[in-house]
Amino acid sequence: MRMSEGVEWALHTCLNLSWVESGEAVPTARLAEFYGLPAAYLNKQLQALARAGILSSTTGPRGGFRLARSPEKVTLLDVVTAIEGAEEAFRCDQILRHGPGGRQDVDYRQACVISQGMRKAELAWRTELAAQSLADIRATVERRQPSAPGQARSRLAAGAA
Amino acid sequence: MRMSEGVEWALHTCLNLSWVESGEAVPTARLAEFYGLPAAYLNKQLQALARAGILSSTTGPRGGFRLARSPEKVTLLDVVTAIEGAEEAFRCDQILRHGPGGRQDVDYRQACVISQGMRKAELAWRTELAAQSLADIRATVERRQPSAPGQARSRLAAGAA
DNA sequence: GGTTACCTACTCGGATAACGGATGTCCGAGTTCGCAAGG
DNA sequence: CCTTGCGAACTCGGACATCCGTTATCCGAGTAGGTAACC
Repeated sequence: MRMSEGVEWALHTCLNLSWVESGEAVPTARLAEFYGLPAAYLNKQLQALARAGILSSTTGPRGGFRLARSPEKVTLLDVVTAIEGAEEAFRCDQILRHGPGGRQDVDYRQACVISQGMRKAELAWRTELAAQSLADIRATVERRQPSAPGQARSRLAAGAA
Repeated sequence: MRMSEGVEWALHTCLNLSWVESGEAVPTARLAEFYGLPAAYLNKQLQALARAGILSSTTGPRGGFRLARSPEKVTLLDVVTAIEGAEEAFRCDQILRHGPGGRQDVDYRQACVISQGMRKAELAWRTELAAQSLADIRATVERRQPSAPGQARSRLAAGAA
């Protein structure tokens, strides 16, 4: 039950993009260089974020990625779901159907007590993720590390080294 | 972030074992037949449960697996951890170390705000899993499906078909 | 009849393949901007 | 000087390899119990 490393990349990249002047797009290459990440693979992750409506992309010169909506409207759950997919971590294959007294017309994902317990825990996880927005994260970082926004802007700006 | 299917098998198997006369061991083959699972692979999962101290195993004739402790003392988290491992789902590779101002002597798994947020959600998940014991599950099942214990006993008993 | 030694069948345990998804890389389609030529 | 057409460079997007972990399988080590021989 290991999460893709792309989740970490995506979260940090979204945070950095939230510090860039709105309306300015940042190409993958510059976002990747920020943390020394492989650009081509990061691009793949950002595509997923774009498909999910979290980022918007522009091709051609002066193109790249930017936040598609305000940081208040982007939660940790949104990003995790965009990268990892929407399906649940616990897979209920409904093995009860193959046990004694198992019925084909019952949805054991709903009826099975074990499945219910696992879903309950997973719901708690999702709820906690949905409660934290990118704006919340950004505010906390700015309080602890006031230099972060400036560093991000200067390193991601159009003319950066 | 997909969980191994072995978790479902392990949970249902532990539940079934909780219905067997204590002191009686059930071999993998009979446990597997209960749901039509591949015996050899189920055996692998049960080995993990035995290593975790949830089950105890006995070799030789009349051998097999049994619960190593009372169902009240076995939580969903115990089983999940035994199968999936103890490491967290969100991998913080500390990419901040490679960013501007990144320091090698800082543990960003603790310091990074994003990592904190993800850990907080994961803690909620673990807390919810730890709150549910095998005894809780069993009690709910027995209330909804009074025939379940008897079915399990008769199908797992030593002389079962 | 009781005891003891052996032998057989049974079970777990770990070592060993096969498959699928995550990881990593590459090139093509489309667009924007700059430039140069013409009016 | 202004307009307009062209070209070149840049960027995303998806198609194509590679690697690692899950899935699946098998055979060997060890044990308990039954059996038969012996006392």
